[in-house]
Amino acid sequence: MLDFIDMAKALSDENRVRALMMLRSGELCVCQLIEMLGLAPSTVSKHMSILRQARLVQARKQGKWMYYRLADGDAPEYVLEAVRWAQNCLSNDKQIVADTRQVKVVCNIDKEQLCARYKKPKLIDNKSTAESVR
Amino acid sequence: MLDFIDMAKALSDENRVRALMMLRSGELCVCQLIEMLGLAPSTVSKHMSILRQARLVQARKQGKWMYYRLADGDAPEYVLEAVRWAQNCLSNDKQIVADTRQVKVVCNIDKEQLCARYKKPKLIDNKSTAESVR
DNA sequence: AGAATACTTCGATATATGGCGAAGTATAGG
DNA sequence: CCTATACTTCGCCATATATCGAAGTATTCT
Repeated sequence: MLDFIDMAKALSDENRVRALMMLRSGELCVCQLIEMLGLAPSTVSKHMSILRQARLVQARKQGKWMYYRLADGDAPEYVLEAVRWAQNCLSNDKQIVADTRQVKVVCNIDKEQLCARYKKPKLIDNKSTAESVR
Repeated sequence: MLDFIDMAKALSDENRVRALMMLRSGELCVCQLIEMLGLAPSTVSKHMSILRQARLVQARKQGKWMYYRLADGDAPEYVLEAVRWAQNCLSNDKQIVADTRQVKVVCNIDKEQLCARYKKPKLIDNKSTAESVR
């Protein structure tokens, strides 16, 4: 019962559902999800840990980067059924369709650059900002 | 998207899930759900309205009684898929199995008597109430 | 080793949700 | 009609959740 409730809770937040559906295109690292969702890193991290706890996604750490992907074959059947349900339900959703397009764009941006976006005020390069602070 | 979120939220509370699964046996009126869940009438009513809003259940009023039943054929496919997911996931759950047994007992109790249980302090020992039930 | 990077965890806060009892609504029966 | 009944809606409270920024952790780079 708790497993089921955890899955349902994980699926009852729009940002988590968006993240889950983005992973249909393949695995994404946190900085890419941050860019897509426009949320704080800590918030995205929390969302992903909730999806992971519910077993809807799996994670893999490679160097500095943490990659998340959809639950695959070795996940319990009811987990896969949940993912299919979400997918059937949402594949034509306006937001999800837009995200699916945008995620391709984001995947073509260098990850270092993506990460830089949320480190400094917003965009972009250069040292002068960092020095003027101190 | 909102439809999906509403369904997922509706499914993310244990008492609502129990109510939903109880309806597999057939339609139930609110007083029967109150008896089964052990919650206040207003709480049960709220839960059922949330399930109804999510289209997971349908309602029918007959005289004083309000009957709830599972969404059936004329419901959207994704609603039916949600119900099937819950069912597949939970049909062997301890609580759900126990509820399924108990709901048969409660269905054999006269509805007027059931309603009387939550009107008066708790139960006035009327002979045929449910000495065997609990 | 030390600094930078890419997250994650912690702490705080605002909003949402589940619960109850009281008051409101609709229907049946006298 | 008037009362009793079977809910439902409202108002309140306690807890849970989404969010952020700050602090912590693990890994790479110099």
